[in-house]
Amino acid sequence: MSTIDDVAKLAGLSKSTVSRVINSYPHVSEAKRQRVLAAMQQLAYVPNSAAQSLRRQRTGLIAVFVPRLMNPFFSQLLQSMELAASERDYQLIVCQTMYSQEKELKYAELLRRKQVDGIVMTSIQNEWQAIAPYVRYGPIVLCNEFDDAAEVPMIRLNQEYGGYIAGKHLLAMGHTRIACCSGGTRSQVAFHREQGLRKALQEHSLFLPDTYIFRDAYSIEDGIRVFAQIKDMKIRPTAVFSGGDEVAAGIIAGAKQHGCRVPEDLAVIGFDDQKITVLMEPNISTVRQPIGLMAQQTIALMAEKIESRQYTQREVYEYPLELIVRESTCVSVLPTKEK
Amino acid sequence: MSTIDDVAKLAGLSKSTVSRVINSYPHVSEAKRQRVLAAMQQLAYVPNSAAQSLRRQRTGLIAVFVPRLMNPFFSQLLQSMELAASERDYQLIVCQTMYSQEKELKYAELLRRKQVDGIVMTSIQNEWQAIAPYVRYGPIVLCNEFDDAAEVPMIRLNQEYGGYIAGKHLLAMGHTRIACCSGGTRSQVAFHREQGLRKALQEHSLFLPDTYIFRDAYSIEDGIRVFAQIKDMKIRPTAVFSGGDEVAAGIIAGAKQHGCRVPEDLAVIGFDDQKITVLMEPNISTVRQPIGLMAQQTIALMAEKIESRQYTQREVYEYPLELIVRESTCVSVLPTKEK
DNA sequence: CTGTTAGCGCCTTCAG
DNA sequence: CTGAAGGCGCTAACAG
Repeated sequence: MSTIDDVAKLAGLSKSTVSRVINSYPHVSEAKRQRVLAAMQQLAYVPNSAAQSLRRQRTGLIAVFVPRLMNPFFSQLLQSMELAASERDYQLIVCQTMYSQEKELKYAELLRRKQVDGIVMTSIQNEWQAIAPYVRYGPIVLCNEFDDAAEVPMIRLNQEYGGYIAGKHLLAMGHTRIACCSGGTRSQVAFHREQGLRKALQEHSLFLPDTYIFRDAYSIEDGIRVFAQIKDMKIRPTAVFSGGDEVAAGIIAGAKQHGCRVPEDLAVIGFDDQKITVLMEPNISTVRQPIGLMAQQTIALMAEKIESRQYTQREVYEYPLELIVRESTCVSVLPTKEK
Repeated sequence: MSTIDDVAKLAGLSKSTVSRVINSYPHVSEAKRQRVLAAMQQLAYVPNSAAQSLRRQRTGLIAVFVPRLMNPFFSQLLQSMELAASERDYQLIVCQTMYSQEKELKYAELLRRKQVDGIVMTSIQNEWQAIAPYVRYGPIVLCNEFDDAAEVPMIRLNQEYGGYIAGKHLLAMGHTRIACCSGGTRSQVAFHREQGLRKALQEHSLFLPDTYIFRDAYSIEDGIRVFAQIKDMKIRPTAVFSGGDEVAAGIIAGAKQHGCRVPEDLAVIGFDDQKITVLMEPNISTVRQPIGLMAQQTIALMAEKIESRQYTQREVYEYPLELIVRESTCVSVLPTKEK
């Protein structure tokens, strides 16, 4: 492995000049620039990145926290972030918290050790109080998940509005017994969606009974489990709002297995507008999130924070949400409702 | 940010002793060890990782090349690798090649710059000849994709066998006109699967006509496109072997849109055993790959190669593949076949 | 425009 | 068992 010294020696110049060429500084005579370039070429030289990191006090790495990649929402988010990061010559380190507080804190150490220049959190497992101390070591940008106590920049969606339009849609379809099913209990995203749904219900003088609330639902399997619970209820809901298309798909799969028709016997609406929504029978109504846009903005914002070194201020950027109506909520004749 | 010097000063000891404590060397008296530990605690000291990397000549980072994350096969592979890496205190850098040769080569530079200790390639875009020069800079381990010219360790599956058992199954169901649909043309994985299918056909004195071969099929949309092409054929195949469940799902979705029944009019078999196989109607028959196992072994192998510094030898590890028969290929009565 | 010098923070011989 | 010293490879003042 050749070093900057080898290049300098071969070119008959000093390290500084070579360094200036590497970093394309202005004041280098064209002749010497060429000599350096030739030497670099000849030695197949590339700067050692650990040395650069140590010297510059920045690594060009960003850690991205996700709960787990198999959730398509997060893999899509990460895919888009990686694309945006790659354009700016940042590399992304994947950190799966697996919904664990310990793992999240362990990964947060990356920032303290200066292994990464910043952290993007797409989900939050700990109380903000536990995360807050890390902001002094570098920028933390929130994307998707958020926290009222967080004094950091965040990119988010109006989840309450999302829950609200989904709820209004179900109500417009004539439903009065609507269930709600969401991810983690600590998640503000889930909480706000639920609030939105409640608000919609309230406008119709309805409410969300505790028995109609299902938590910790993330996957297809969870959806199947949720349906099994619904099935056994004396008074079943006629519609379910689910905080994820996978869960919605699971509910539908469960329903079909038990001869329960969707949407006639049970309407289901998801969230995210994943591919699966149009493959299922019936197609799944959902709320579309601008994932690519959020991801791009997050990386742009992070790059700016890293470069400006100003990042301890709360800034909120919001993007629009869109209701997508498909078959899983649309039936002309609603099932008879016995009280 | 406190440094090792600050700790040494506060503890009234030398940097070397502190360093020995950090790296848990044996010969340090318990008393001094405690003093160092106390000082570290008090200063909330953590070693700077850039400095460690520069000194130790290793970063604890592994780059993982995938084509794109939205393909669930690769996000699942990455999820499992991240879990395995995290156990060993390695971090993973995501590198999406987006099927581009240029991006792949650009990411390969990470190894030359010593930004990562090794590279795991789950897909290969360039000729091996273009990748080979990089092995002198650090270990490259192949996982899933492979190349006959590659003198490196690799974890792979017997893709030919996979194509073979899928083909045999379709033949056993009475099909004689079988189409094949796969990803990239440079992919050995795709090539071997096709060979396996051809071998199965040959055993029945059948063959695979060029018109029944569809390349560059990766996604649901590609599957829909493939069906559109099949639909317009004078002599349609009665079965399709697809090198991915997403593509299979797309074919089925396309078929259903056009009133073509699966499996009666067209049998479809996928590959991977993704979640989607059991959500579709009909359920999709497929070939299951031991993704988690492959991922774990890959990281274990990579860690070993990094630590032993021996990695320029060809080693092949193979894992078993399993046929999963579901509804998309099973019908008692096959459609009448007109010649 | 170019070279000299001094570290970035850590690990690791080498003496003691 | 402990400390001193050198250097990993690079950048950034500071002179000239």
